[in-house]
Amino acid sequence: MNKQGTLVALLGPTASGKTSLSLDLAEWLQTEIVSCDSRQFFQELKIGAAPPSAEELQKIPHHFIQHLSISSDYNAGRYEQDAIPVIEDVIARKGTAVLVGGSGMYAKAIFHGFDDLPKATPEIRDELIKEVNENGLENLQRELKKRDPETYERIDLQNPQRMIRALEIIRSTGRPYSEMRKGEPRKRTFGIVKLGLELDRAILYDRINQRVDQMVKDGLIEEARELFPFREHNALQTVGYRELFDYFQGLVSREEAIEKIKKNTRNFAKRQMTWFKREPGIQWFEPKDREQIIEFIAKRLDDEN
RNA sequence: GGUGCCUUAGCUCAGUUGGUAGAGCAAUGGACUGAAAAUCCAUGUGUCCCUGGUUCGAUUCCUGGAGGCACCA
Repeated sequence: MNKQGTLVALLGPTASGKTSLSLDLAEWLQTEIVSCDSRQFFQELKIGAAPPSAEELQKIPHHFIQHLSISSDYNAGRYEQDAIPVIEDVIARKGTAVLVGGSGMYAKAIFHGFDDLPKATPEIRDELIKEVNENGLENLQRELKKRDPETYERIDLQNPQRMIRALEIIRSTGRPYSEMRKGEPRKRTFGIVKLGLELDRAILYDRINQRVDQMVKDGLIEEARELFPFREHNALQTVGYRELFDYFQGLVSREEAIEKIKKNTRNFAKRQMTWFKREPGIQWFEPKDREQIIEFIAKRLDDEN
């Protein structure tokens, strides 16, 4: 293998107890935490994204927590480019690093890596969005079928974001997307141990509901109200904020908005699990089984040496 | 205590002129290589309150019972 060290990756749906466990793991391993949570990146989302507390951040060094503003455009590809060097640096200094988060595609970016694709210009994307809004997807489907039959067969033609993504690559390069998409896993300099947190669905949903109530008590509504002017930013296309923006606009009552946050968070947790179930090599644990988790990691670290 | 109405999916309810049933919401499964807490696709889960009767056949009609609501006492 000849790996330089090990990344201990902790995955799990929202409200499964990742943050608390990650702190224990980082303390035990005497190392640092790299976040893999696409919403905890944003410094303005202090309540709704449930980032670690100030005390927790002080106790263990964290990377990619609240380092971006909601006005910045970010994506999983940039995360891969940014996070891999940081992970390598932590591992070089500490021997291990802890990756923790619930963003399936961002985790995939670390585990598997993305192909290098040319950057598409924002103008092309805006143009495509406009076309979809005005004429629907049919024209884009026709264009994709003609210019890249392979991608046309592969992707979900009903999904506007997929269609726009494929065509922005094709239009900006003049070449088929499929030609550039090799799908070869990136070679990493470190080994990876993947841990998943799994809870009985009813218990997880109960925790989600309670946590939303707690967020409201902690001032989620006030936080969202301050961010309301920026609601068009991608970072605010986020459960817990969108529903409140509807409330501020008089579309739903306060109570309805809170119920919708709970429901959408439950649905989100389910989609997260769909990602993780597909990811190969995850060892699953219940959050309470800390001793077993630590035992498992210790054994795996032994095996790698 | 009396009278009337109600009881069907997890919830709110529709419906079957008698041939074992369907909407909304909730829920479930899935896709996903640069928007991903986004976006998209698929899926109906049921002692039709219980009991006896009529009937070839009852969730539907009739008897009795249970529970709920309203009004009257």
